[in-house]
Amino acid sequence: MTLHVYNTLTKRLEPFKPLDPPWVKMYVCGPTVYDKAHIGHAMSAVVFDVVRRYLEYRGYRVVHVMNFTDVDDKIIRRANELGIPPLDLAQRYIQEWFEHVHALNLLPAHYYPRVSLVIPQIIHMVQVLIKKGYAYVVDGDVYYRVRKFRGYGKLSGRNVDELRAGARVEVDERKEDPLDFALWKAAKPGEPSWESPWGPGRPGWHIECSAMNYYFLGEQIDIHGGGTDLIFPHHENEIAQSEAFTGKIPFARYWLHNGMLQLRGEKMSKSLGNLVTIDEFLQEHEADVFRLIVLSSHYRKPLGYDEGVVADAEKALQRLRGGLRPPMGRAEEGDEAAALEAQVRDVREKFLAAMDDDFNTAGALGHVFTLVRAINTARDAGVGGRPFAWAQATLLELAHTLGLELKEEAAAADVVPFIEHLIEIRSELRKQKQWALADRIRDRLNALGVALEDTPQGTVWRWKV
RNA sequence: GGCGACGUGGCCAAGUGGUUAAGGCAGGGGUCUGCAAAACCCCGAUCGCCGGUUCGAAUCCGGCCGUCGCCUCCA
Repeated sequence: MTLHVYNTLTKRLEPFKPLDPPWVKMYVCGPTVYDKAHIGHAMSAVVFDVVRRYLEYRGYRVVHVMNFTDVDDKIIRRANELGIPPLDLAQRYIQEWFEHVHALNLLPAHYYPRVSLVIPQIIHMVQVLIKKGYAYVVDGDVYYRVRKFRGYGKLSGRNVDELRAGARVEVDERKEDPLDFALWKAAKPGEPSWESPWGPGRPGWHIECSAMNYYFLGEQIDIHGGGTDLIFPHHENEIAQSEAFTGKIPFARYWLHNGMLQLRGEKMSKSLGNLVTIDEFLQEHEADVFRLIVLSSHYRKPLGYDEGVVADAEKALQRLRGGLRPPMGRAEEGDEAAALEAQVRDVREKFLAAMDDDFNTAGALGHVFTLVRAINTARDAGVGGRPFAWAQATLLELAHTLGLELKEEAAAADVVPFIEHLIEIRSELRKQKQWALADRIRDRLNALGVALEDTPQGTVWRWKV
């Protein structure tokens, strides 16, 4: 079985063959850092984190680059409102992003380029594009000559004539063609700017990704990722720039796009004002809960978000963790142990098949739950020892491949002795069959968020979600 | 208006030509338990609608209805 991925460029499932195995060059579009990141950004980050984890699990060595757009209209506007330098504002949110990387258990990218730090490379790329006839200068602006690039529209499935007909953008008369887009914008008063051969100015939005790709990963890359909302025009323009610049086709072999996170049936976005920030989510829930939400549907489909899916994920997480509870017996042989081992093998095989099929995490997760049930059944049957440990190790291994930690929330250490003391007293009461009192302690603790369970091995407790 | 995606049990969600349509959540009934909890077992869908292709379709084709995305900054 080989890994197949859906390629937006060809609109089909293709066997995954990197240019230079085992290396995989992966570039993922990161956020424009002008405000707090929301869970839509987090979804994209988690999706490509899982892609990376699975590739690495399959033996590939991934070089992972994610950019920060720190020079942009919205950043400048926001910074002016706040009366601080634009790059300071950007830096604040970049810092927050790194905190999110940690909190969401994302594998850090190997490089985090930002526009403001690759200006010379961008200028060089624009110069080459001008020299090759793919760009032209107008009053200190530089535009990309879209019609010059054969194949424009191949990613988004549009053709230049349709685009022109549907163009609703205000036409800038200075451009040769309404479709042409800015590679370099002449400085306006009050804006950050850099010196260039065309006068002071700043880069257009699309050129940064082409430049970063080229300077950090080379002429061609294996995987380019981002949200579906970036397909047009951003990624289309990126292809035009990079392929015109290097002359190498294709710029990216596999284009992967994640669907949009939706709140109340609409895309979560700043402009619609229907967003939940990553901080807000993490204040209420664990990172695994969010990841479970993302994993539970296919990454290319829109992901509906509401209190219901969050509550489901909370419970589902508890179930997964339940599979990690210790064995009650120690039988290593017999039908039950053999059945468990067979299940482990079966689940692993199906898990891989699902993930190999364009990262079908929802299907893969279903198999993980099947493993959980197999483990629970075996535990009830008294299986322990090596077969049981192996099953649980497999459960953790597969969960970790998806980026799920499955760690129990650490209890505040200072309350533990009190809880354990109460449990001791209650156990004494139970021995004396003082049920009413014993139940009162249990109910009281339950109300405080501590769940008690009486097992043959004694009473165990855990925090309720 | 153009391009594209999706519509599976109460909710979420896999499955894209052929065994009994995964799995999670919720619900009902059991086992276990002093009672619970957890766990385990059992119960529930013919796959938006209509038509077509086929020995056979949720799965392919066409039409319709509905939802969403892109076409403008956006993960």
